[in-house]
This record gives sequence, C-alpha cells and structure tokens, in this order.
Amino acid sequence: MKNKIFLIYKKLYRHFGPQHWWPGDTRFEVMIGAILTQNTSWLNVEKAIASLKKHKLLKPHKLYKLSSKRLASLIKPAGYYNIKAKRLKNFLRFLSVNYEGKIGKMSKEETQALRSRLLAVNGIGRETADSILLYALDKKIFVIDAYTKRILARHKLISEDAGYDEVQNLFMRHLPSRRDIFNEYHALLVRLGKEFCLKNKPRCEECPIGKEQFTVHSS
DNA sequence: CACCAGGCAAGTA
DNA sequence: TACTTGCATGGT
Repeated sequence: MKNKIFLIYKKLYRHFGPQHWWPGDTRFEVMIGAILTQNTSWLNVEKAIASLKKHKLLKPHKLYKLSSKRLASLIKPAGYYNIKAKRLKNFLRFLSVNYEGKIGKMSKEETQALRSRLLAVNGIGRETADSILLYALDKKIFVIDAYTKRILARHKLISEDAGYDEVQNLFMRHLPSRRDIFNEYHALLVRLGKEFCLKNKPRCEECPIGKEQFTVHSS
C-alpha cells in the first residue's frame, strides 16, 4: 500500500465527518486551553475556562495581572492547578514581553522560529506548542499526542517507543502540506482514540480504520 | 473501588 | 541520554 497515513485520514473523515477544532471562541482561549488540557480531560478544562469567563478574566492583560494564588483557585477543576497557574503566567509573561499581549503580533512570526521560542517557555512542551501554532495561529504544523501514538502503534505504523519528532515527521511527510488537513486529522485521531482506543476499554474490533492491519495471524 | 485524561519539567544515574 | 516521579480534579 502506498500511503497508509493519508488513507487513514480519508477513512476517518468519511466515518466521523469534520470535528470543528479547536473548540474555543478566541485564539487566546485556544492557547489557554492548550496549557490547561495537559494530561487532563477536556471536560475538566471546560469548567476551568468557564470560571475564567464568568469572572471576565479571559484576556491577556487581565489574566497576567492576577496573582498565581487567585489564578490557581479559578482553574482548580482542570487539575494540577498550582503548576498550571505558573505555566499560564509564564506564557502570559512571554506574550506580554515579546508581543505586548497582542496575538496578532505573535502570529506574524515565522512558524519554526515561534515554535522554538514557545518551547523555551517553562511549561510549554512540544504538544502544547504545536497545538498553539496549529489551532490558535493557523500555522502548518502537525500535533502529536498520546492517542496518536497509541493508534499508530496499534496499527503497526510506528514502534511503541517512537519519539515525538519521529511521529510528527511521519505525518508531515505523508500528507498534503495543508493546514486544514493537519487540523482535521489530529482532531479525528483524538475522536477515534476516545471512542475506540482507550487504554482500559479498547474496541479494536469496531475500529473504523479496520482491524486487519493490526490483527496478529497465528501459525 | 481503581483507573486515567488532548503533558511537562525536574531529579537521578 | 534514558528512566522515574510529582502534579490533582473529576468522569467512568
């Protein structure tokens, strides 16, 4: 088979349809959500964002001025609230110092240069940086997460211990270089992961991608 | 009750 | 470099 990566995308899109990612009203909200969702269910992140919205604090300058203690108490439902409060403030300082708190200014930066600068912020790793680049700033970069690795490993397209860059390169080499496809594909992988590829209750037999690719034939 | 979710950094060897 | 641990709420 020529290009499994792209074929899987088409199969998932046909099965699930467009996912309309990232859920969020503004680019700033997407960025905050990207940090809050680190190893955390999106349902809990929504609660945290709702509480920030309720207090009308979901703006760069408002949030930056908030004390870490106060911020932590507001984002409590998202878990890891003390460390996430610090991470948010690190990012907000980065945004304020380098771009005057203006997303528009940040978005003018070249993709790889901005990625490097985001990675230098304590609390922003590769997935968070790439999520911000793709989903908040419409940059052409593919996001890798735990679901993505698990799904590809199960279908024998990567090894269990494949690294982030390795998997990201695999996607970006095998797909049309289009932001909308990168956006939709990652969202579809998360959708598939949630419904068919959970750690405790996998439903491989009903997987829309098909079971033939990972079935082990004995004898 | 146990398990784990759209990670990351710091500590250790 | 590679492996381990802390961080924490809330849904299933």
